[in-house]
Amino acid sequence: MEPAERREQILIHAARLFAERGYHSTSVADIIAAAGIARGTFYLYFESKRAIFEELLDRLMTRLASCIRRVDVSDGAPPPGEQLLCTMARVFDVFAADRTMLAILLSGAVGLDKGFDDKLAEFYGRVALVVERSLELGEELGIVRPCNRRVVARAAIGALKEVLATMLEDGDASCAELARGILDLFSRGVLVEGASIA
Amino acid sequence: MEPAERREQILIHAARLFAERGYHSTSVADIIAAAGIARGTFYLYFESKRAIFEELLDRLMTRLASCIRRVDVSDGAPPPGEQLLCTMARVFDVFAADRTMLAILLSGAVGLDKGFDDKLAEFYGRVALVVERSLELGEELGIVRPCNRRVVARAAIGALKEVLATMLEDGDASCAELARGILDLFSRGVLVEGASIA
Amino acid sequence: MEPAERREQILIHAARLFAERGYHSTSVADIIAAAGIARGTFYLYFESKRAIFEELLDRLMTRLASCIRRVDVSDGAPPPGEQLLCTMARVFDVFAADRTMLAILLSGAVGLDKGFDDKLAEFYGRVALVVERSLELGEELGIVRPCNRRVVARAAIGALKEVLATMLEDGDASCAELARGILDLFSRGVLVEGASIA
Amino acid sequence: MEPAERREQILIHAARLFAERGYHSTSVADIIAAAGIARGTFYLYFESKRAIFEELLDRLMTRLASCIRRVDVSDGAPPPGEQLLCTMARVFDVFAADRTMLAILLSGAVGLDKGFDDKLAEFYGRVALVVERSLELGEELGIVRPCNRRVVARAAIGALKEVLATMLEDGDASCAELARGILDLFSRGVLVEGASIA
DNA sequence: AATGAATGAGGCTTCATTCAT
DNA sequence: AATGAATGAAGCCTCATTCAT
Repeated sequence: MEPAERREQILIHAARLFAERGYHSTSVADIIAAAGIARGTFYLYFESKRAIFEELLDRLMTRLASCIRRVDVSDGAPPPGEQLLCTMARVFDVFAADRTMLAILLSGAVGLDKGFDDKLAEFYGRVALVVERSLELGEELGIVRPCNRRVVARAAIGALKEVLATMLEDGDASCAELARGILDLFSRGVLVEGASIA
Repeated sequence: MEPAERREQILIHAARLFAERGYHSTSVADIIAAAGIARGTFYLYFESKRAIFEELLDRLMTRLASCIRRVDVSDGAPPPGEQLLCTMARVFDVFAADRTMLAILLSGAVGLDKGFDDKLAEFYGRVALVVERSLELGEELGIVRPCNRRVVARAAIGALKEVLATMLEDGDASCAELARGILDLFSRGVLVEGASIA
Repeated sequence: MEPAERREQILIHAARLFAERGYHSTSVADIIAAAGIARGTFYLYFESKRAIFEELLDRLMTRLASCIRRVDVSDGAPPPGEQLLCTMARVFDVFAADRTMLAILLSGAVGLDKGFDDKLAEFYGRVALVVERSLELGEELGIVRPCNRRVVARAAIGALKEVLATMLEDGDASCAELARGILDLFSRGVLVEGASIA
Repeated sequence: MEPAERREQILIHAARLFAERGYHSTSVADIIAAAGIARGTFYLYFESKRAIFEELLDRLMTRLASCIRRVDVSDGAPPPGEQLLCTMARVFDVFAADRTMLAILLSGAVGLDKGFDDKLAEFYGRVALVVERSLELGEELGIVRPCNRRVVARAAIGALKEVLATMLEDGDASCAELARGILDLFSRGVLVEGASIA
């Protein structure tokens, strides 16, 4: 088998196992058994168990990062809502295409190492900045009302993560539906216009 | 030292370590070193490393559960928004009082065991149901507009978790401020009245 | 409770536990739980777990030793067969009265320690000598035919031990019956008079 | 080193240690030190300390079982006494060839576990049945006189065990001599023909 | 490129014994 | 005479990693 191919094959099996059982409950023995290779072979392709996990995480973050773009408000661009829906759809698709990764990103990494957690934190931090910047833009354009942008950005990320983690499993809601629900929630809130709860 | 006192002392040190390093990276050796007790003493008070973690988790979930109440809409009750703010304040206080727990609940348990994950999932499921029921009530009262309540409930939980996890650390935002920001977001959304992003 | 009484109480419970589970599977915790005393109290009465076992073994060996007598062939003494039956009956009674001990003597001690095994070996060695001497006597009197007395003595002890260990449990054979069976076997063998198997 | 060879090497060292010190007093550390291997290597070949003991026991029982055959009384078969001597010689040889095993089978297993004791009890039970059946056959042929066959079978096993355990060590008696002594004892008993001890 | 036997640090847990009260 | 909390040595087992073939 070609080296690159073999490498990929190991990655795939490892990803599945990490997602199913978590990082700590997946042993190198499990991975090589699943991949059908010898113990030593694993170390020909990856420096360590940690390294393979790290690579999986990097790939995932890269793919996700490429989904997320600041809203384009130049003339001729699609309406912002549509852009946001598209971004969310892309994110959802990344996970839907490979549920395996979902569990990893949402949970698996934590507690591994300060290094891992920092990496993840930094990633989410960058995403949060993009969101904040978009909100700021919206505000400048008079579309978004003044708000605690940092809170809103984090809330949005958290909402997305939780909905993904808990609802993607159940087949009873389509990705589009979920995306629209979240966007609607963040746009208008849940209150009837004019109503007050205070 | 009194047994109950000693037990508590061990719990406190274990909680701190679990929170700092995660479950897997904390060894019983670490715990007993921190608590200043002998190896055997630990097992006098807890059946296993897993058992002490389980107890910490149980305690936390119990405390949190006691914070969360469905909105009371009977006559004379405080306005719903205020009630929600109070609930959120209580939740924030639980974590603020003991940051240690935060990390555990938000992340640490994952990947330990199917049992643990299920327990946590069930807890969040129960919280989600309370939120959904409150939304339903609001809808009946004409305050809340129709929406996908399951999505909104999960989004709310996710938003809270993420904000807690990332922003409680920074001293630059008070609990009240964060709670108000989230409530506002979920009430009215971020759009200027009348604006549209579609 | 009187010290002597308490000591006895601990011994009884320990004996039962050792017999039921063996030496290694019986912990000091088990003994004190059964005896209803505190940990420290145990060590007021016995130096160690090993010491209590040793005492039980000593008692048993003493009791057994008192059962076994060389055959008396002086005038007016009961016939030798009757004496042997009586000896066996006494031995059986010791065990029947306290099955608890049976398991200990037949098996439990082994593997504890070189010291224990030696003690047991020496005990059986003394019993063997008594038997050998009795056979020698019988030979001198023209009752017993020449034979390898050492082998016969050991065989007799082994036969008794095995029959005790395996058949005393089953209620379907009385002690008297077992004793008679063994004595008959060792007296006449199993062959029909005049038959040959060579 | 070849896996099968290494496995055997570990087994040999373990057998020696178990025989010398008993199961409980032999630690995995002892075994690996004796075998000159690393801790992990042991577990590459055996699931647990218990498992290696179990295998040793199984092997021994299998070898012994293959020694023991019911007496063949068809025409042309060797005389029964000769067959019995052969069986005993085979049994003695198994132990003589590997004294190590003797201690294990005669004693070591006891108190390990209910499972072990049961296994051993069942093995001896099967042997007893073979002996009983042979006695029955002898009776039908008019060679063996009526007797309590169950007692005789157990007595025979016990006699053999004890003689093996205590006399094989001393070099002063050959296997053949011991076997002949026991067979003679069980055939004719110890009494002079016509004598009575009642 | 691949293998798989070997390694050994490190983890969890048990339990006989001691000692302050 | 009694208690029971505390101790810590010792045991079993796992598993990521290495290396000779």
